[in-house]
Amino acid sequence: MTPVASYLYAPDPAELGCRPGATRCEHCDVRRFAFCSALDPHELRELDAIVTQIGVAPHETVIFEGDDARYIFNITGGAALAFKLLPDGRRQIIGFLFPGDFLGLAPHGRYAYSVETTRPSTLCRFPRSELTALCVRHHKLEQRLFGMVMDELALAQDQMMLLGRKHARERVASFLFRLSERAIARGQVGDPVELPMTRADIADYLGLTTETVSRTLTRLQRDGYIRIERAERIYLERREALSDLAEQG
Amino acid sequence: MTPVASYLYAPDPAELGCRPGATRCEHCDVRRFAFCSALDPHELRELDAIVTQIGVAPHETVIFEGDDARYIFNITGGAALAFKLLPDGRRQIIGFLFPGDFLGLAPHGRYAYSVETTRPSTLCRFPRSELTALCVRHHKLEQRLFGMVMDELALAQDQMMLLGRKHARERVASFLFRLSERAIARGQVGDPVELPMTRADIADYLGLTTETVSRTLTRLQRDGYIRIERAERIYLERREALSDLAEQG
DNA sequence: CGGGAAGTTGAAGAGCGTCAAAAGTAGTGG
DNA sequence: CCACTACTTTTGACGCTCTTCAACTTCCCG
Repeated sequence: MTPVASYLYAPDPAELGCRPGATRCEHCDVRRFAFCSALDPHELRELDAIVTQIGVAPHETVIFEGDDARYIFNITGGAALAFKLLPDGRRQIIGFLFPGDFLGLAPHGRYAYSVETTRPSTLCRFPRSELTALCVRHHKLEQRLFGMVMDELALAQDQMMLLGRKHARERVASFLFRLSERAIARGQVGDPVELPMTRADIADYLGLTTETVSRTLTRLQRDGYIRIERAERIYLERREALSDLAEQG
Repeated sequence: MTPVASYLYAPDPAELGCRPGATRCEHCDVRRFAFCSALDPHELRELDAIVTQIGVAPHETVIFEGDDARYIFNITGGAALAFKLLPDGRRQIIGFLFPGDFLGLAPHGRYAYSVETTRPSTLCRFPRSELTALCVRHHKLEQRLFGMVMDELALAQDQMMLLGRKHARERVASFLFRLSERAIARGQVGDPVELPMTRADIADYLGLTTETVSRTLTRLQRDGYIRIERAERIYLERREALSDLAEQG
C-alpha cells in the first residue's frame, strides 16, 4: 500500500493559509513550531536539500500502519489524524496533527499507525535515512526531535488517563480545552475553537460514539460552557469552568 | 514531597533475585535489557561513577508527579507501577515496570507521573544532569534512550487502542498476553505468568474495576483460555487463542 | 491460629452504545 | 438560483456492558 495520486494534488495556497513562494525552509511559516527550528539559517540549507514539498487532498492516506518507514513528514498546512485499526474495523485515533507537528517517526523501521488528512494539506517529506544522517551532524536537531517525542509521550499518557478514567463530559471538555490551547500555541485564536474533523473522528479519539459526542456537546452548550456556532466552530464561553470540568467532574 | 525513609531499606538480595556483590555495572544482571547496554565495558566505568544503588520496600513511592526531575532510575530488581491521579482520587496506571526498564525521563524538567513499588525492589539512580552530560559524550547512549522512548510511545499508543476501543475480555486477554511476552523478553518463563500487582492495580491499568477484572479472569478460566493457580500466577492454556482474543473479539 | 487485606461472587443500577429517524449542511448540476 | 443528493449532525427510545454496593471467601503474615 502506497499513497500515490494524492501527491499530485496541487492545493490552492490560499486555502492552506500558506505563502505560495515559501518553498525555502528559511521562509517557512511554521518553522518555529517544527523540529526545523533547531537549525541555524545556514544549516537550514541542508534540510532544503533533502525535503520534498507535497500537497495532499482531504481524506487521503499519507502513511499506512505497518509500512516500511522510509519518510518522515512535517505538516505545514491543513490538518490530519493518526489512527490504528482492529481487525474488525474498530478505530482508535491516536492524535490530531496540525501545522508544525511531525509524523512518521517509527520504532523498528515500520510505521506504528496510519495518517490521513482531514483537510487539504501541505507536508514536507524527508527521507528517513538522510534525516537520521543530519541528526548525527547536527546534535541540536536530534535533541529537538527527542524533546518532541518526549512531549508526545507525555500527551499519550494524559490521553490514557482520559480514556481509562474520565467520563464522557470530562473527555469532551478536555478535548475542547486542549484543542484551544494548541491553537494558541500555534499563534492562532483560541476562543472560537476550530474543529477540522468530524464528530466520528472526535468519538474515535475520545473512546466514545458520535452520538455521545454530539449529545455531550449539546449538554455542555445547554449548561452554558460553550456555544456551538457551526458544528466545526465552538466558542468557549466559560473557559475556566471548562478546564475544571476537564480535570475533575 | 520527597521519598526518604524507603531509601534506607536494605532488601535481602535473595528476595530480589539479585547477586549481592553486583554493585559494578560490569557485572549487572539486567544490563543487557537496560539503556546501559549501549556502552562498552570500559565506558561503563563512567556510569559506575554517577550511579547510586537503592533498595526500596514494597508500596513505597519512588518519584512524585510534578516534582523536579533530578534523577533518572533503572529498575534492577522487583516491580513497580507508574500512575497519574485526578483531583478526586481516580487513578490511571500508565505502565508496569520491571527489571531493565527506566523511569523518570521527563519533558520540561518535571516528572509527568508518580512511581511506586509493588514488590521489594532495587534501583539504580542517576543524577539527570550527569546522565545528560554522558549522553553528549557517548552518542550511542542517547540513541539508545531515544529508541527506548520511541518504544514506550508505541506501547502508549497500543494502550490507547485498548482503553478506547476494546471490551473487558479483550483488555484482560491483551494484558496477560503482553505480560507474558515481556517476561519472555527478559529471559524469564512466559507460561505461568507472574502478576506482581493487585487486581486493583490491573483494573486501574485497564480502565476497569477490580470486580470486572476478577469476573473476567474467572470467565476466561471457565472458557479454557487460562488457569488461575493463585491470584498472582496464571497459566496460559491456549496462548494463541488468547492472543486472538486480545486483538479482536 | 486469628485478623486484615485482597479476591471473588451476586444483585441492582447507571452511563454509554445501538438502532432508528429527523434535521441540517455541502456539493453538483440543471 | 434552486433542486437534488449524499453526508454529517442531532435527537429519541431502548438495551447492554460495566459499575456500584454488598456479602462472602481466600490468602497472608504476625
